Amino acid sequence: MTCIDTTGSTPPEPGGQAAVTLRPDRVPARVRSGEKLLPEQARVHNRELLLRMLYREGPHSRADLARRTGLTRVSVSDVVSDLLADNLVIEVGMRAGTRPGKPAMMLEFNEHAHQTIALDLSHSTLYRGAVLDLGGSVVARRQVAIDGSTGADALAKVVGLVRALRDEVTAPLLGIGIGTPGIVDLGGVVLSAPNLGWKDLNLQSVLAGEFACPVVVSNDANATALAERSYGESAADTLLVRVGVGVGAGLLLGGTPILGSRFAAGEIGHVVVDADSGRPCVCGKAGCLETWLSTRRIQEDLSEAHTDAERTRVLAVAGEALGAVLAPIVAALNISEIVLSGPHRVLEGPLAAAAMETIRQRALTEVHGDIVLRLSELGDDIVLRGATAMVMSQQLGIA
Amino acid sequence: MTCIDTTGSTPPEPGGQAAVTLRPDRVPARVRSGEKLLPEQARVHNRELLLRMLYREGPHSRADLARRTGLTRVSVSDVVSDLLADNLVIEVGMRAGTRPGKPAMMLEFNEHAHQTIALDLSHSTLYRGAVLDLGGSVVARRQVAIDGSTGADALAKVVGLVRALRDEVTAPLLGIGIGTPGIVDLGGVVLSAPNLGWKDLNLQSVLAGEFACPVVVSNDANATALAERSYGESAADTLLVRVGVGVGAGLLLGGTPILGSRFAAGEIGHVVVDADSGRPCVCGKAGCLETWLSTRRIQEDLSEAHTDAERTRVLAVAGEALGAVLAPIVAALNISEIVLSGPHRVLEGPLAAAAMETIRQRALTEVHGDIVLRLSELGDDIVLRGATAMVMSQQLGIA
DNA sequence: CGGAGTTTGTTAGCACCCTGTACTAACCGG
DNA sequence: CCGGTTAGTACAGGGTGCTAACAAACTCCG
Repeated sequence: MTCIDTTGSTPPEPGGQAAVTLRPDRVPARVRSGEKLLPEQARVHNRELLLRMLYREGPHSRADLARRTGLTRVSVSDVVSDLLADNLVIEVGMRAGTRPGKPAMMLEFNEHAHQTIALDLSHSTLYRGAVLDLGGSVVARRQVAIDGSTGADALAKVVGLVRALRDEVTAPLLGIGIGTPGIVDLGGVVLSAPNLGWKDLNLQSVLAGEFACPVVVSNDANATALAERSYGESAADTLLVRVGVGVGAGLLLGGTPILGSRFAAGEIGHVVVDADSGRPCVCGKAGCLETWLSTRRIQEDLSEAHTDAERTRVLAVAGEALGAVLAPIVAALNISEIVLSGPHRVLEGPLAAAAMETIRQRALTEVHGDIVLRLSELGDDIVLRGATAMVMSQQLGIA
Repeated sequence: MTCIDTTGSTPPEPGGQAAVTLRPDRVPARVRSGEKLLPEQARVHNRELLLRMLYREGPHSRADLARRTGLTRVSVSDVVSDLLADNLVIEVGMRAGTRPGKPAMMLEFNEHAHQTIALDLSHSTLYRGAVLDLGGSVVARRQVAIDGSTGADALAKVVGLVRALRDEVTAPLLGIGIGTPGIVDLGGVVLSAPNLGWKDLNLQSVLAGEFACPVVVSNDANATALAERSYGESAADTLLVRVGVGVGAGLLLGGTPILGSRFAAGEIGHVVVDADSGRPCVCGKAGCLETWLSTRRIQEDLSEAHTDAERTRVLAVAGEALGAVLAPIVAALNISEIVLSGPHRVLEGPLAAAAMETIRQRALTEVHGDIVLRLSELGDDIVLRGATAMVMSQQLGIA
């Protein structure tokens, strides 16, 4: 296996079954305010612009790309020749149909030429992992039972899972992406993940050292939001709410994940909905959102309900709690789309309806425009696909 | 008077008392995702980077700038010579103190060489305007009574106010900035401003046509947030709440204003705090935040209170309402700083304390870190200074 | 007092990137 | 077969920042 590093910092190791490497003189940085910008980075930007266009909008010819971007055909040809050399793009034959002029050679994003290793650490009983191609299709799966392990044991299982997946990789590896519960900073340090028993663990550094690959670590809700954006139908301004062991949100504004000043953005599980509700929370407060909306509490509440009407009421109350927390957020950010991710059987129907209705009653005015609240359609692999999108975003500037 | 346009689109008119113009071959665009990036724009980026450093952090030598930015001294010298030619930067003598080596020539952002015209349309009885230099100091003031005018009349008064201020300009004019209540899109179109009787009014275009100057229009709360960032002590992630006729918020994430999918971000005045409170709102709902927190309602409530304890209670209840709305927002965005802008006598003390305490109880967890809630110290000119900051941000890439 | 060391800022030459112009290639239609 | 059209490719040129080298001006120390 050969690790691909577009940053040029990690020389690829020889001996893999797929020895193609990206050109090593790649500049890593996205354009960041507060840093100098060299013409060199303009090249990277334009390269990513073309690649993104091909990835998002399907095949284009060089001339199409030139027209869409405003770059000249000369420049586009030059950049495309790089992309072809890196095998990120392939020529897929002449444009169909008949027109005057020389027929155009169509270019397509090459989903299959590179792969990622993706991990989902957000489940309560097992760590899931997979090898995916750049189209988000799963090539191979592995998983490992958690069995109550935490801290160093949990880390060892994660490393083992990656090691097992590495043997399944059949194309140049673009990188390793991990979606984990907890607070993760920009450098891939897990500042706090109680479930896993991690605190200030530099997961990025550990795995990058172990596997000599680009590694991207992010919160599972943020990964999920990115997956919805890349593989779902999400708008650029989207709030994704993930219901599982706890409740977390991933926020995309203008297509960019919002992390917050202490990387704790989206941690809405312990926002108090009703302090007088008499619903104690593990955090010590009472009436937190999670006391209505974690899957465990919902199951408990449902098991105590005996009629359909009671069960519907349980779900509606949970939806109202969610809506009460989301309403101010939706108004403040003028969000246009909310996506719920979690067990469909619980979320769909009364819960989603009550949440939407509560938001409508408490937040919406004509100036905010319409809002869509829907359930994610991406299924169980959503975090894995989000982790792939994270790697693609960092390494290729797309997704 | 000569209008300065760094975009090069508006040729400066001759005959003013200050004929200095910026070089006309300036490229306007900030680096935008989705658009091509030319080396030319890299130059603009680096130019803005240096200017921002001088503006924000005071005098530096060319060598200082080179060290801080990572650019070479050669490149810095080249860019600085442009800035000197544009009179945006001045040499202010050798560095004080004695060190080995050739003494450094210190460079300073030239606050006085350009001016802006700023308007504040957020008051209920008059439109305020001023000429400010780039340091945010007021050079001249004008104001005009609204006298119930709306729609075209209001627009005529605004135009007249700018015209009067134009005669007070004593340095090259960088642009016109306007902070207005209502919903304003990125192109300076006032989509909706009920107080002013405006709907889909392209204020930017009207004024740009009338005065042949760069014009920037924004919501008053956003302008206020930008003023706090530029002239106050705000962190990069700040939520500013403006209490006046209504309640609005301006949100800065990473120093960038957040506008929302329909440009209605920050419109939190009509978020329902308690639908069962029996406090009807002009919007038709009941229990909106504004029913506790607009200055008029607070004054009414205070006038009905007869003891100090009752008055304190009125303010505390208003603060609790604000805290209840802000808590989910603070948690979701992991905001580190909240600034209140409005009448100090009302906001300080019990109201601010109750708001902070409510946020603490309802939202804060250890992962969110500390939060600061404070009152703005910028006084009545805050919107005017924010409008100046808007112009500087658009024209010079700073603030 | 003078030379070594240090820091600043500039000049000269070079590599990179995009552009404009001009060219070839390949198709359509009459 | 020839004009018109579109796609893609050379080639020179201007803008940008870099490296290397240098001049200027200061401190320190023998």
